Amino acid sequence: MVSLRQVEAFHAIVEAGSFAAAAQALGTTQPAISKRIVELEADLGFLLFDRGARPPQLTRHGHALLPLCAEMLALRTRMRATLDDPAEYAGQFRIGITELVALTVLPALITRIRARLPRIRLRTEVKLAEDLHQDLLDRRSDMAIAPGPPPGGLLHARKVASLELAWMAGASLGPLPPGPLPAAALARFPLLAQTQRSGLQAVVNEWLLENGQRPQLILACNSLTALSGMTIAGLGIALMPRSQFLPKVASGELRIIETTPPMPRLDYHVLYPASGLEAVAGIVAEEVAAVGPGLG
Amino acid sequence: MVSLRQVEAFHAIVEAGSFAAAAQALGTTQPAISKRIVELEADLGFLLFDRGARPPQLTRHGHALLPLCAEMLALRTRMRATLDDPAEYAGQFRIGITELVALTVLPALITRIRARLPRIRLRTEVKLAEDLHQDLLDRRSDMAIAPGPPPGGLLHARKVASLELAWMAGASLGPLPPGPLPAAALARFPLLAQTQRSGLQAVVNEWLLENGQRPQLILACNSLTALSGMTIAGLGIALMPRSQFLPKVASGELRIIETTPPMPRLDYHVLYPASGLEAVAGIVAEEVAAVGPGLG
DNA sequence: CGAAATTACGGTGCACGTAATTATC
DNA sequence: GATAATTACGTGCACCGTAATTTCG
Repeated sequence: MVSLRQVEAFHAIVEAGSFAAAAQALGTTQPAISKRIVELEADLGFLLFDRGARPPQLTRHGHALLPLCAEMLALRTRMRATLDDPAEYAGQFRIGITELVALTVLPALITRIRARLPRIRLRTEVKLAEDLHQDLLDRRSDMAIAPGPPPGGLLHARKVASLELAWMAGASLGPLPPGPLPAAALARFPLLAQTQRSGLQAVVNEWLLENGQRPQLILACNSLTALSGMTIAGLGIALMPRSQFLPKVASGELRIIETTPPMPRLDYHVLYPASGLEAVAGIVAEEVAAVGPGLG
Repeated sequence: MVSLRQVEAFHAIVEAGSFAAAAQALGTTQPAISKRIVELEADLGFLLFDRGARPPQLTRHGHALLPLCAEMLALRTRMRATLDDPAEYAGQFRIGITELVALTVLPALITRIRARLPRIRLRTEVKLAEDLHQDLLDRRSDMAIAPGPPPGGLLHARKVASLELAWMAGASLGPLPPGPLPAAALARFPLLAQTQRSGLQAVVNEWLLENGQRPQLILACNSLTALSGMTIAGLGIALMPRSQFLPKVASGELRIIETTPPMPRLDYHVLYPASGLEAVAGIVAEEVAAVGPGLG
C-alpha cells in the first residue's frame, strides 16, 4: 500500500534533482530512497522514472502523479496547523542547543517555555553547532539555538544574541606580551579548541586564515567546560565567550589576550525549519530571544 | 511522523463508529487501531478523541482534522487512477477463485486477461467462498470469482454465471427410489459436503432448513475434486455443479438425484472493492463475464 | 573512467497479534 | 456485569544502512 514515506521520497527526488540529493535532503541514504520508489512503482503499477536517462527522467505517469504527491504532502503539513492555538500543543518538541546555552540560559528558557506552552513535551540535546544544523535539516530536531549563519535559506532564523569572544590563557602559562597580539604571535601559543564542528572553532579558523595563519590545534575537546578547565591548567589558550568567564578573569585564574585585529563577535540564532510546527516554534523562538541576553 | 496508515485508521473509526468496527473494516485488530491513533495524536500534538465518552467522541481538533484526512485518502485513490489507460497497468492483481473456477475456466480466463492487460502480474488463490469474501474486505485480494450474494453493498458485483446444481450419487450406493425425492428422503442419505465456508454448502444448508431438515453432514472436505471422488466411491451423496459432472453421469459413474422442490441455482459473481484499481478490475471483470458460461 | 542507481545482506527497531487489564455504561 | 479500549508482551517483518555490483554518460 502506498505510504507517505514513498510519496515524500518521490517528491524529494523531483525537487532535489537526483536520488542521492533527495536522500540527503531527507536525512537518509540513497538505497533507502531507491527502494521506496521501487515499492511505490510496484504499488501503483506503473514506472515513475525512466532509468535509461541520467539523471532519471520522469515518465508521463510520473509527471501526472507529481501534483497529487505535492498536494498530499501539503495536507500533512496542514494537519499540524489544524491546531489553531499553539498553547494547546501537547506534542514533542526537540530543541538542539550548544553547551553554552545549556550552561547559561537553559533553565530560564525551559521555565518560560513551559509557562507559555504548558502541555508541550520538551526534549533537549546538547551538540556542536554543525551537528545541530544537520539535525534540523534531517528533521531530527525541531529547533536549534546555535551560532549562525544558517546553512541555507531553508530555515527560519532569528538572531538572539551576539557574543563577545576573547582568547583566554591560564595563570600558569607564563608572562604575556603587553598590548594586543597579532595573529602570528597568537598562533605561537598552544591552541586549545572545540572540534571542527563547533561554532567557536569556525570563528577561530576563519580569523586565523584571514590573518595569514594556518590553524594548528594542539588539543580538541567537544566540551566547553573541559576546555576552560584545561585552559586554566595552563595547557594552552582558547577562544571563549568573554562574559561567561569574566568571574574566572576577576579571580585571576584566567587572563584575557586582546588581539589585533579584534576577534569578531559570535552571533547566536534560533533556527527552525518549515514543518507545520511554525506556530509552536514561533512562540518558543520568542522565549529564546527573551533570554538571549543571558548568553553574554 | 504522520503516516497514511494512521490517517486511514482515524478515518475508518469515524466512518465505522468504533475502534473495533474500524479494525474489522481494515482487516486488523483493535489494539493495532488503538496504537495508530495514539501515535497520530502524539505526532500531531493534540487529542483526536475524548476517551471519557462511550463511544469515543471526536474532540474539536479531531473534527477539524477529519476533512484533511478524507482528502488525503482520496488523493491516494486518485494516485492509482493516474494511470489513464489500464492496459498499461504493470502492477500486481490478486484474484481469489473457487476450485470450480480453477478446474474450468481459469486457463481461458488467464489467457484473455493477459491479452488485454499484457503487463499485469496476476496472482490467483483458490479458497472457499466465504474466505474469498473476507479476503476482499480485508484487501488481501483485488477480485473474487465466487458464489454470491456479496456480503454487503461495499463491493462491485456482477453476475457471471448461474450454475445448475444436482445431487449426485455413485453407482455403488444402491438403488435409488424413482422420481424426485423430498428433502426428508434425501437427508437420510449420507451427505458429503464441502466445509461450511463453501458456497455450495451454503445452498445445501439453506435448502435443507427451508424444507424442515437439519443439515447433518457425514463428511466434509474442502476440495470439490476429492468430494466427487468420494461420491463416485459410494460414500454418500453430494450436491455438485450439474454440467461439470455430466460426463461421469454419462459413463455411469454418477447418478443424478432429482429433488422436490428442485435445488436452486448457484449464481457466480465477480466481486471487487472500490480501491482505485476499478479501471483494471473492470477490464478483468469483462473477461470473467466472457468466460462465465464455461462454468456451467 | 567516474558518477549514480540498484542489488545484496545483516541487523535493528517497529508494528502487529494474543492475551490480560482497565474503564465505562 | 458486559462491552469496548488500553496496556503488556513476545514475535516476525520490514526498513534501514553498509558494502558490492551494475549501468549509464
